[in-house]
Amino acid sequence: MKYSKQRELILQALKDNPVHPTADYLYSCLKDANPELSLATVYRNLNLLADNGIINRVSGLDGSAHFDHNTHKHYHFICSKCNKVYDVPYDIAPDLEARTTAATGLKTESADVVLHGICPDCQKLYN
Amino acid sequence: MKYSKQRELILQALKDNPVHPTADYLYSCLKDANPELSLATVYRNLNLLADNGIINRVSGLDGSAHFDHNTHKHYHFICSKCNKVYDVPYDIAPDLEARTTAATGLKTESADVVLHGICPDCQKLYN
DNA sequence: CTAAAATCAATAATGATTATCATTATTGTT
DNA sequence: AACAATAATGATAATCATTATTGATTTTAG
Repeated sequence: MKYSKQRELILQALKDNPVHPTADYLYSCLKDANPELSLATVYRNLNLLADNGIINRVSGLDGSAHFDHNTHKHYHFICSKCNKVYDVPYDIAPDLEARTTAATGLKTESADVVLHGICPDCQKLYN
Repeated sequence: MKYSKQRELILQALKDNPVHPTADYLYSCLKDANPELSLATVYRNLNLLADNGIINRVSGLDGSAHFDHNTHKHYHFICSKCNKVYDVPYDIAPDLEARTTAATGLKTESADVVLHGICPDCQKLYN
């Protein structure tokens, strides 16, 4: 993996961004200040970084893939109104892999948990 | 919701099918015996049945929506090799909604859990 | 039986993502 | 510093799952 300033830019933007952005959203944030950047490059680099374990790809939320610079084990909450993503600590449901294997015999390697609801910001708006 | 023989057919096929099929897979199973059936009809009816709570739409597995005639609370395991889906009992991680709210304050309405691994059939094949 | 409403099949359109391709940038080496 | 080898880029076309549209047909209420 060679250096590229685009990759540097994308990684930094992800680290500065707490909302678990999609490729498209990240592109829309960056393109004004970086008109030479292309959407394909954003997709390419997010996938490359995720494949190398430097960031986390979070699928199964809402049809689009989201990206997360937090590579520790944790779960996600997505707001059904605004689609913002929040982190949820691992210990609300620890050891799901082992528990699944114990209950079903299915050899389990990883577990994704997605909680759905309405975030505090949207609660206020829709009152 | 009026009666239609296509809907009857699709619902019955889903009940007979333990693998949590996608719309596309269900269509490929039915089209030979029912050449008049169209893929759009399968999509339309699966969504309609799911919206009315008669069946369950399972998203977040692998990019395609899967459908499940089991409407009880439970979780899913998907095989990373063959993409077959298995049911996992609810009690491996009960009360995730309440636990999330307790841990984070996020008002949570539903919880999806997806386990990943290799199913027994594929374990045999890849030994 | 007739008309309004729901349904249908076929196909065009959409949205997210990936592949292609000619060009450019990075790297380790003469 | 020039040199190939390779990886990365921008622009755009292609793909895949799904949804919308359209005009014809079927079902049910009156």
